[in-house]
Amino acid sequence: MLAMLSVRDAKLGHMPGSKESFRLEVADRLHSAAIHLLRHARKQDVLARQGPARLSALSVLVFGGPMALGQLAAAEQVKAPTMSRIVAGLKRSGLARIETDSKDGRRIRVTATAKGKKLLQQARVRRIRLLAETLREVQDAELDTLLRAAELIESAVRQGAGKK
Amino acid sequence: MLAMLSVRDAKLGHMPGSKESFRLEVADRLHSAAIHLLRHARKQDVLARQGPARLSALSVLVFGGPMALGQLAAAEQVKAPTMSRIVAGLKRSGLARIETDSKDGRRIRVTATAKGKKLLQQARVRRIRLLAETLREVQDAELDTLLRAAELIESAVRQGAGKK
DNA sequence: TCTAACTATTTAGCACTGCTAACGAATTAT
DNA sequence: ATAATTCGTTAGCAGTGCTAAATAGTTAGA
Repeated sequence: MLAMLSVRDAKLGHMPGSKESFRLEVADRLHSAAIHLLRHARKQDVLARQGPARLSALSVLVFGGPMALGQLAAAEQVKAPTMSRIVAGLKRSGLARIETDSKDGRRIRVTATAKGKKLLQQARVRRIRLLAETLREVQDAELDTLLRAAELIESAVRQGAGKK
Repeated sequence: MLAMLSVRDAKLGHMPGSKESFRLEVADRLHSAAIHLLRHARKQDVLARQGPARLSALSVLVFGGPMALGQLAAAEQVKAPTMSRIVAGLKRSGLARIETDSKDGRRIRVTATAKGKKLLQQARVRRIRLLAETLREVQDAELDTLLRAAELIESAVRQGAGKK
C-alpha cells in the first residue's frame, strides 16, 4: 500500500509523504471505494426493483416524515427536476403518496406509504445480509471505523454543498 | 447519533444495541454516505467532461497499465457490454487507445494515452481541491480513518463479488 | 386591486451508466 | 473439420443526473 503510494507519487510527480499527497490518496481511494460499494449494492437494489436514488429518497421519507419535494431534493442534494422524477417513480410503485399542500397550492406533500415502509425495511435487511456476508471478516472494531468514516463523509459533503 | 440509532431501531422493531442492528446501521450509513459522496464528486467530474465510470476506468488503466477489455471490466466489476461502452467513450475523447491483441485476435488492448494520463492527473488535483475544502475540518488522524475505511470497503466488496 | 416578481413543481431533452439478450469473430477442443 | 467456448460489440431497456423552459400559485408593490 505504501508501495502503491510511491508509485503513484512518482508517476504524478508529487513529493512522497507530503500532506497534499496523502489527502489526494485518501480522496482517490474514497472515491473509488464509493463507486465500488454502490455497484455492489446495486445487486440488492435490483432485487428490490427500485434504483438506489429511490431507495435513498424513500429512506429519508420514512425516517424524516412527510415533506415537500423541494425539501426532499435538498436533503438528497439533487435538483428539483431529478427529485420530481424519483418521486414519480415511487408513486408509480405505490411506495409514496402525493398530496397538494393545503396552505400553499404550489407545494406537494410526499409521504411514504405502508408499502413503502415495508419495502424499505426489507431492502435494509437484504442489504445487511449482503454486507454481512461480504464484511464477515471485518472485526467489530473496524465497524466503528466504517461508521465514523460514514459520518465524516456525510458531514463534510453536507458542509461543502452549502458553499457551492 | 445514538438517538438516531434508537429511533430507527424502535421504528423497525430491532433490539437496540444488538450486533445485527449495529451492522444494519453501518451498512445503511455507508450506503448513504457513498451516494452523497459521489453526487458531490459529480460536480468535479462534470468539469472534466467525463463521467465517474470513465474516470474510474481510466485510473485503472493509468495505474495498472494496458489491459484487455475483460480484465478492465473485472477490475471495475461491471459487465463487458458496460465496459465496452465506457472504453468507446474514452477512445472518442482521445483518452485511451485500442489495439487488437497480436496473439489473440478476439482480444483488444486498451491503453491510456498521454492525454488520458494528463486529464486524470488534473481530475485528481481538482478532486483533492474539492475534497480539501469540504474536509478542511477533518483532522489528519481522521484521514487515516477514512483511508482505512476505503480499504475495508474495497477488500470486502472484492471478496463478496467473487462469491456471487 | 392589478400587476409584477418570485417560488414550487413539472416537462422536455440531453448525457452517462448499468443490465440482458443476441450476434459475429476468433480460438480451442473433439 | 466441426463443435463448443471465449471475447467483444450492438441493440434495447431502465434509472439518474443536469439545464432550460413551461405552468401554476403566492407575495409584494404601485
